[in-house]
Amino acid sequence: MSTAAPTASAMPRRARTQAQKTARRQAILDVADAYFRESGFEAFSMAELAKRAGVAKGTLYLYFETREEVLLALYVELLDDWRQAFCVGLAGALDDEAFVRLFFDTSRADPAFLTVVSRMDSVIEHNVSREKLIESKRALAATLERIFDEAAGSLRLPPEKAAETIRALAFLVLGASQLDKGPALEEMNLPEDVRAFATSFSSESIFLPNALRIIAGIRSGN
Amino acid sequence: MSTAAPTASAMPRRARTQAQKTARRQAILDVADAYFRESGFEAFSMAELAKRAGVAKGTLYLYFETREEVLLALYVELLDDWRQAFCVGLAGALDDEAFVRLFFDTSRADPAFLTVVSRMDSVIEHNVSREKLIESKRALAATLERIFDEAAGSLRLPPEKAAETIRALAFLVLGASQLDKGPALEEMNLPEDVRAFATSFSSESIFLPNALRIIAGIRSGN
DNA sequence: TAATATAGCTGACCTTCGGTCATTTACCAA
DNA sequence: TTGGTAAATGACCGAAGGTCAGCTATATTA
Repeated sequence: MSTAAPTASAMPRRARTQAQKTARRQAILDVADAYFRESGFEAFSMAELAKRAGVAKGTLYLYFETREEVLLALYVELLDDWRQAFCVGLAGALDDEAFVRLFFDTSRADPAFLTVVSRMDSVIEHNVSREKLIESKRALAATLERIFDEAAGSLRLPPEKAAETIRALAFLVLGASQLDKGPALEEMNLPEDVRAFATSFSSESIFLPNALRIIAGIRSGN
Repeated sequence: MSTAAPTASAMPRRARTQAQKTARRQAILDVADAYFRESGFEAFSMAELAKRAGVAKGTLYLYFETREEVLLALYVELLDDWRQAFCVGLAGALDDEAFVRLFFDTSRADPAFLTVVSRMDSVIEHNVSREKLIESKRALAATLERIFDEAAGSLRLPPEKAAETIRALAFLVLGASQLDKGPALEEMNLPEDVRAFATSFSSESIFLPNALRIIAGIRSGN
């Protein structure tokens, strides 16, 4: 549908300066973001992305070495979006329960987020160059650092304890994204016993209490 | 290499009885297991599996509807292997720390285990029939039930508390399998800051203390 | 303004993948 | 010995990620 033309009419057909190249890469990434939300991970195809971005497939490969690199770049953006949403929610003092709830809800709010995060493993291990991997790791580390800071303030914990808390909650929420197939299985009309089994792994019923136990443990100095 | 012939010379070229079909399916699955450990998830190809199993590709599809179904079947087997190893380790009374350590070590002992589990999401959501999904879910539920029982005995917790504990540890260990890219990144010779970032998510340093915090919380009645 | 050089862009093409199905043939029963 | 049945086969298909020789938009120069 929308044939590019994001910012202004200032985009020439060929990106010759570094700034233009950066802008074009970002434009592709914006299209990729929207397309990903529609297609999901497995169905995300480079040919279709090219079509939607209004460029030839080969052009994509001038801006991204592989499909995985596109998804990795998407991941970096999504984590920063997560951070922003989380920090907004942190405004005002929260008790531990509200904190945990916010962490959970923020992760769930953007369906694309957990979809990408839960597949990082397959993405980064294969088919991303060392350089791009390092670059994205640094970006992720920086974003996390900001999250740690905000969390420390809200939780009134020393920085290292706050970082430990966030890392633990990240483990939990990722496990949740793997095992909790609730939403995806809803529509399959499963037998009662199978449904009960799936429900016993609903992330809400596991993430929240255990996240609280972890914070309690950290507060009490293990 | 080894061209089938698992049990005896009793395998005819065509599997006509139900027992023979089951045996052939299992033989393929055994080859798949070995091949998977060599190839990893992404590189696991049906054509290569057929070659190694000594059958035509079409034959695979008489025994498995899709590639994903093969991997799902593999998962069911791997979880039961995990259970066995875990239960062996549970012999004798363990304190909470040893229990957590055993859970962790057992998960790490078989590299194929976390590789498969951490991708179940992508596997089951797409491309497995409702029937096969139900079948495997039931098998997984049964295996987990046995794990719960054993854990309840070792932890001296009521069954429901033990189940809650295992589910929480499962979340943690899965999160770990996602975020802890330590081993995979070892060989990339990363810069120090990136390496430090990766190390901060090493599953050992996060899984163990937080698993203990969770158990402590459960013991104290939340 | 016209000619030239540079490099961004293109899409036909390659390989490989998961999956299908008309055909072949191993096996058993009559 | 001789069908009849169905397990096994592998050529084939569409779609995927990725490549690259050639095309052309643009900046530079005269």
